[in-house]
Amino acid sequence: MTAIRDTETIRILTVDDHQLLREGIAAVLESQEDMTIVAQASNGREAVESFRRLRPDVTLMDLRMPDMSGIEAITVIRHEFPNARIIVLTTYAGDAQAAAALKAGAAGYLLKNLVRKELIETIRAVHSGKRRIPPEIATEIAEHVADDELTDREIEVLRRVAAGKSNKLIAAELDISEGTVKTHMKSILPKLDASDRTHAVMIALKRGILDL
Amino acid sequence: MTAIRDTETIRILTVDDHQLLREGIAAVLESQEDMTIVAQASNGREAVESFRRLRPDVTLMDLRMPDMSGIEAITVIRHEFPNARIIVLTTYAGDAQAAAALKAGAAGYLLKNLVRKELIETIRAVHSGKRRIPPEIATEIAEHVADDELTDREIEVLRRVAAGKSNKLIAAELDISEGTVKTHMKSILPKLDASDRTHAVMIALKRGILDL
DNA sequence: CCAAGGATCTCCCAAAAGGGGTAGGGCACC
DNA sequence: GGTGCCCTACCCCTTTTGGGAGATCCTTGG
Repeated sequence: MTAIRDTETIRILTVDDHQLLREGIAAVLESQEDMTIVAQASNGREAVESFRRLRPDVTLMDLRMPDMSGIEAITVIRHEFPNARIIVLTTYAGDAQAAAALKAGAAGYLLKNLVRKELIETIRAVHSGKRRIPPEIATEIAEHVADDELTDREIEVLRRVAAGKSNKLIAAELDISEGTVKTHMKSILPKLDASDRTHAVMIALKRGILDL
Repeated sequence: MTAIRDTETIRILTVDDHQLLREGIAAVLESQEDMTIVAQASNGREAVESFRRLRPDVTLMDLRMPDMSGIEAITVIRHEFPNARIIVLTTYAGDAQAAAALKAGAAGYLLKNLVRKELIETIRAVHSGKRRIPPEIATEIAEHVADDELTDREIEVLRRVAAGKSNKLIAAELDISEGTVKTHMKSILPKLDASDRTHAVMIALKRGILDL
């Protein structure tokens, strides 16, 4: 039995700020003989530290976490270790979030309402170098790839709109003219296919462009 | 050992649409000798059925679920079994949600980012007839008890505002005059302490008065 | 060097939203 | 039989928003 080679065991890092969920993942994975959890982290910063130290074969990463978000953590890890295999495991937060995670280098994107089998199957697939995006998420992302994305400035404006600020106030905060804020709004509305600023904010929330 | 009385074992029902999280709860609770999970449900409807059949001592209930929400399930269960001890276990969804759950009869309100100890301690406390509301949630709720609540009609209007509809369109949909919609808005904004309709929608989302 | 995209600014105009006040009708609770 | 609350409706007026068009400046990338 001691002859089983290490390379046959998938070494896993789990990252989520919900201890209960990590326990659930652990319970599921530890029933698999070829999987072992080598560390757990509860935010992005800890995830990066653990990854550097342990170089897990597969990382399960939530996106919304205090301290450092999953997207940031994925970006840092993949920058240092381009071969890192990372699976996002989160509640759905919109196509923009999912697309950002994949752009940052995630190899899979799972929703937390999955069943054991999907989790295990995806870990094996990603470990062997494949990518795994569930069709419903792929579809959502595909629906918006052709869209014109909001620029950083436009998001900055929209974030303030969501805070209930008038164009005039936003202009003062950003130190630009009110006319320019209006120009940005005139660019934002058609990009999001929104009928007015309130609608634009709602769409941005649903798509994960803004956070609540 | 067979002399230990049944009444010393706390019989628990867990309700959550995330299988992984239920596994986590199970892993934590089954390490406790005096706790046993008698059933699991993945939505409100199943929760009500399971409760009727098994009469668990304590129920752990999520709020957002398909089919029937946790609030509805709590309402139904407590109507049939006024002594049912139910603990809400959810990600924070605003003071309005929490207040609604407590009004429906929940005895505790826990957040999913809790640690094992809190969960176990709360189950024991609630089982023995106590109520347990974490101070940060109690504070949030308390901050708004003095507020004038939105009426059903106002929420109906606000929901449509959130959908990006103009006062005129909302008036047509509700079959009232545009002036009346404006009257409702003039009532909504100060109640939510919002500067405009966009702000009102954001506040309603954060407080759990509206869903995304 | 030129093109493209982004950010900035201006002007004009119509539509929508917000703030003030007033008021009638219906319904439930004392 | 009031009192209070809600929904409804209207008035007037100001501010804000959204739509159309044009134009400059700067940076980035062939």
